[in-house]
Amino acid sequence: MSGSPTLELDRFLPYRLATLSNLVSSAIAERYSARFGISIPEWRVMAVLAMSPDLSAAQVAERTAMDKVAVSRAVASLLAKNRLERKIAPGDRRRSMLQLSAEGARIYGEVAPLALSLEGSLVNVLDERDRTALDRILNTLLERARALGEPISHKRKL
Amino acid sequence: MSGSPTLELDRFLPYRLATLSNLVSSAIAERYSARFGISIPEWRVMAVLAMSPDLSAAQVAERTAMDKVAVSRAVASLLAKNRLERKIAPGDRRRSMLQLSAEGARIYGEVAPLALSLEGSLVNVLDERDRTALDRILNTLLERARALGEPISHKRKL
DNA sequence: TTGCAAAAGTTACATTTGTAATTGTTTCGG
DNA sequence: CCGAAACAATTACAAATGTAACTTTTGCAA
Repeated sequence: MSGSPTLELDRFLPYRLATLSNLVSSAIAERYSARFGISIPEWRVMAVLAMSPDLSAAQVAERTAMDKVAVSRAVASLLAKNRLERKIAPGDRRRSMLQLSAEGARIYGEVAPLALSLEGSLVNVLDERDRTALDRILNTLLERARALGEPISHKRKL
Repeated sequence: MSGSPTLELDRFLPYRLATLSNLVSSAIAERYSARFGISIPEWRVMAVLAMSPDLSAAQVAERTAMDKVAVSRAVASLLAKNRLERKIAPGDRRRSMLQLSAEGARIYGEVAPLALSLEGSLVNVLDERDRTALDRILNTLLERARALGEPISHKRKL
């Protein structure tokens, strides 16, 4: 015993998080991406616009934690499929105002319950106490992780 | 109220997992990747070989949950940097036997504590009860997520 | 006013990553 | 034995992602 504490990949949090995240995202993607031709970035954009219409691309980026290029690409793709509508913001011709088109809203209405249901079938294996614990722990870790990312301050986001 | 339960991205588990995982991986990568020129796949390969020398590439893939191509690339890169040694397996000239070189072991010895320390500074914001809860919850979710990925059975891994 | 820096978005390029086809080797039924 | 099927690993190609440079528009100081 002793020496440097062994680094077993199976017990290494970053690795376990990455694995879990990949599995979950893949499981979802298999269901809605394949069926509706929606990528994850596209899905995120649709989700925020469903809740808050008339955001600009930059605002979407903020709320989805995506970077502006990813948003731009997702928006372009969604526009091409007529799932989004874009107006120029009154008073500022650089800024756009995005909202789901009728078709986009329809698809969102179909996919959202699916996504939520799959999430449900995941967390339902946890009892109530674990669910609330997980919720709290994730928030704590997210906050902490953001703090750890900053100190080097080499790539500021806002 | 009611209708379809709203899908707020901030409360959507897959999204939160992806965000957390990205933040954590980036924070680590900033430290060891930049400093030692190690990518995440390379790091995973080194980690398993440090614990279990003389694995084949396929075995490494199994234990890291990476696919064989990613392993192949990581191995090639590590070989080029003289951080790995490869022999052909006795009795089967297809299979390789991989182990860290002296240099590879040295680097691993330097990076592993760093990685563990950063992991520590993450989970240390949790109290003991939350830490054990998280551990248990992650195992449960990982198991469940694997089960959810399978049923469609379109891409078997073993 | 003009003229320069910052902001919103897009485009272009480089890297990474995933999927499919390929090469070499082994196994095994006939 | 010998050829088909299975396997380990790599190579080749395509799709996704990240970083940097660029365009247009705006705000504002001199």
